[in-house]
Amino acid sequence: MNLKAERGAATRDRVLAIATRLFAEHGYDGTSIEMVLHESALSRGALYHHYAGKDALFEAVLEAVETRVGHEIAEAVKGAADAEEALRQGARAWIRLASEQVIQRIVLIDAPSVLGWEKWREVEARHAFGMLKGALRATKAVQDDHLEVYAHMLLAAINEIALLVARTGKTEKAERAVEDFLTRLLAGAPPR
Amino acid sequence: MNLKAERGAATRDRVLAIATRLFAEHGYDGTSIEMVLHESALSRGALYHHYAGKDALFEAVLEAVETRVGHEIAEAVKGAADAEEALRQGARAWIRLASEQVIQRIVLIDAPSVLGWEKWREVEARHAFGMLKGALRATKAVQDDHLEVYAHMLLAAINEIALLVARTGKTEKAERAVEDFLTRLLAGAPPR
DNA sequence: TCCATTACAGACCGACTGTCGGTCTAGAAA
DNA sequence: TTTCTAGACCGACAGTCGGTCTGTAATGGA
Repeated sequence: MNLKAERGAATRDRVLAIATRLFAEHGYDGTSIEMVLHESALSRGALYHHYAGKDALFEAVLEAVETRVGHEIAEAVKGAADAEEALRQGARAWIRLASEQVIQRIVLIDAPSVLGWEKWREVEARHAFGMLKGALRATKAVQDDHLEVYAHMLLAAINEIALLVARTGKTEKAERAVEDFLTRLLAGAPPR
Repeated sequence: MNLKAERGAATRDRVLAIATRLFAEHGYDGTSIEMVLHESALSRGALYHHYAGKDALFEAVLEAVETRVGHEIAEAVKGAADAEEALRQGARAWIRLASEQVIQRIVLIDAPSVLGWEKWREVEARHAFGMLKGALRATKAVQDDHLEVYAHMLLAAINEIALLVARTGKTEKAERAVEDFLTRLLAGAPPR
C-alpha cells in the first residue's frame, strides 16, 4: 500500500497546485472544474474521487495557502526582541505577503463568500487570526475580555491595508500609517 | 410616454425588492435568476431588458442598500455635539444596522467577490467609506496623509465587528471594545 | 490465487445564465 | 383617424457547468 498511496497523494498535490493558480487568477466563480481537469489532464471521475466537490477543492487550496503563510510569518517574527516588536514585524510581513494575488483573491476576497463567514473564521482562527491573537495577548496592552474583539479588528484592518497596498502600490506610506495605528492602539487604555 | 415609463420603473423596483431579499437569504450564488423570475412573475426577456445580467442586478441591489444605509447613518449622527461624537455614534449605528442579514450578506460578504474589490471599493467610497473618511477628517486626530489609510483600517475593523456581533450576539461587549478602540486611536499621535 | 480497495475514466443529467427573434401596446407623427 | 416607432415583455433555445454513476485497471494484503 505504498505505490498506490503515493500516486494518489501526487495526484492530489498536482490538482491542488493547478487549482490554486486558477483560483488566484480567475477567482472561484471564474474557474471551472473543466479548466482544472484540462490542465491536470485528469478525468472528472478521478478529481471527484479525491475531492468531494468544487467547494472542498477550494477549501483544500485555502488551507494549503494559509499554512504556507503561517510558516512564513512565523519565520519573519523569529528574531523579535519583545511581544510588541513581534506584532509589528508580523503585521509588516503579512502586508508584504499579501501582495501575492494568490493570497488576496483566495484568502481575502473569495473565501468568505464561498465557505461562508463562519467557516472562514474557523479556518482563520487556526492560522493568521490565531497567531495575531497570541501576539496581541503577549503584549498585555489589551484587557483580556476585549482581546477577541481587538484581534478581529486588528486583523481586519491589516487585511484591508494588504488589499489597498496591492492596488495602489504605496507600500511605504501604508506601512507607516499601520505603524502609527499600532502605536496608538498599544499605548494602553487611557483613563475613562 | 408616461404610462410606459412608469410601468417600466415599477417593474424594475419590484424586481429589485425581490432580488434584494433573495440575495440576502441565499447569497449571490445560491440565488438563481429563475427564482427571481418566478417570484416576480416576469419573463426572462423582460428581466434581461431591464438589467444587463445577474451581476448588474446585484450591483443595482447593492447600490440601493448602500443608499438606504447612508441615510440611516446620517440620521443617527445628526445630533452629535462634535466630530468625535459623530464618529462614535456613526460607528455604533453602523454596527447595529449591520445586524440585518441584507447588509451582512450583500454588502460585506458577497460584494467584494462578485463585483471585484476595485468596484466594491468604488461603491463604498460613495457611501459608508466616504462618510467615515469625512468624519475622521473632521476630528483632526489623524494627519492628512494618513487619513485615507486610517479610514480604510477603521471601516474594515468596524465591518468585521458588525459581522462578529451578528454571529455571537454579544453586542454590548463588542461595542465597549470598539469604543475603547476608537478612544485609543483618537488619542492623537504619540511622540516617536 | 483471490479479492478488497483504490485510482481513474468518461458518458450522462439537471440546472443555470444569457441570447434572440418576435409580439404587443402606448402615444407621437402624419 | 391612421401610421409608425420605441420600449415592455415573452419564451424557446444554446451553451456551460457542477456533480453523479457505472465501469475498468491495477495494487497489495490475506
